[in-house]
Amino acid sequence: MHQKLRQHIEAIVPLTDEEFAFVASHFSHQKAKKREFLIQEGQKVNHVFFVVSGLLKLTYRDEMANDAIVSFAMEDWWESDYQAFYNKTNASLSLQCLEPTEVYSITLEDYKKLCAGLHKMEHFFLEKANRGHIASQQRIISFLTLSARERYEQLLKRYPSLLQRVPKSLIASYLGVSRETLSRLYN
Amino acid sequence: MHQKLRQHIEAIVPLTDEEFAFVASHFSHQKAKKREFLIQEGQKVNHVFFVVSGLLKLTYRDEMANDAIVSFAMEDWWESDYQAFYNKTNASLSLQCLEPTEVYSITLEDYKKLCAGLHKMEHFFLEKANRGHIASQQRIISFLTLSARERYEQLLKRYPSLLQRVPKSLIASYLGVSRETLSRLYN
DNA sequence: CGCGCGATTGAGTAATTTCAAATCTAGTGG
DNA sequence: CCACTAGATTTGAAATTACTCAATCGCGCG
Repeated sequence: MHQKLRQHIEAIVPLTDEEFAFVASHFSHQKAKKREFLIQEGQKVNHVFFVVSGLLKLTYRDEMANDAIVSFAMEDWWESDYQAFYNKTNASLSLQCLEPTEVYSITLEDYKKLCAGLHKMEHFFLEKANRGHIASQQRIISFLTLSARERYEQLLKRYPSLLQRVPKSLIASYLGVSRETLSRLYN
Repeated sequence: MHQKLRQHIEAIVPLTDEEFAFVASHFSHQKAKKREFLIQEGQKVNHVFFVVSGLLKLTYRDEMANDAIVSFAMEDWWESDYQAFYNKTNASLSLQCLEPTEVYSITLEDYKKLCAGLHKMEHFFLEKANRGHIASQQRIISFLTLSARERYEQLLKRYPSLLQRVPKSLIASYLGVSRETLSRLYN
């Protein structure tokens, strides 16, 4: 029961059975169909999600109604519109399933209770936040120093399975180029 | 003594005098001249820095020896090459003073001791890491959805003082365009 | 005054976008 | 099994945007 979640957490902070039971009691488990939204732009963001299996896209819709891919969330990733989640404001991002997806979710109140009741978990989330910050910074560096083609090759190397799993137009959006340009890159 | 640091921390977690004395005992205080490096690419990263006053640039040097501005660190900012800091690996980034700068610094060992000895501080750093992550994500979104000109205007609005304080070529680098292109934007 | 750095301008080149059309592919129903 | 359709991908061509390299400008400081 909850093996994936436990393994994932214990990769950073070891837990006793009782501690993990306490942790697990703060999460809900949920399955979502392809195309289903876990977060809708403009609505309240009640949860942070941990992806057990499947694939999500985190997107930002600009004035011209184009969806920019802020992030793909795959197995073992934590994702949300964190800004809206922590501040209890309306989402500026959307989180939607690209595949049938299984997640755990936690509310802000449970998140706070969990951290307060078990400091190890606060440490765990600190570690996750740091890694997320570092990853975002890497992505910024890729925009500053790499060509579209190089960013594409880097993405391929890092997540070879992505190409099989999502339409290329989404890859293009993630890389910050038009789908036509992406198509012309690998010639 | 240490007023800036204390106020900054207490904006998130209130502290007693004893608690703050404990916190302060883990930090060193340091002044650095313009052009001085706090982190050099290739070297070990021994500290995270809190900027009391002054201005730093965090840069990444690519194959063509261009320095890309990953971030400006101004008053009240925490900055480091976090990846290298946490993993005790060599820096891939440099952190250099653009102005005479006053900082507090903390080593990884003291950081761990501080968090272990005062959970409030772990909470504080979690909060900081989250905000950093969110800020980086916003910057990614600006690359995905805004033109160079729009990114420039957004930066101006957010940090009006920057233009006065740093050469425009650095602003260009931060925005991801050549200095010539930036120069042509405001015509 | 003149040096040096940063900023701007000009001209040619390269990369990317846009819009439109053509092609490919997977899934559906007959 | 085949035909058909919707969505995804590719291709073409013109227009835009950005880059590079070189030259010039502007200004503060010794």
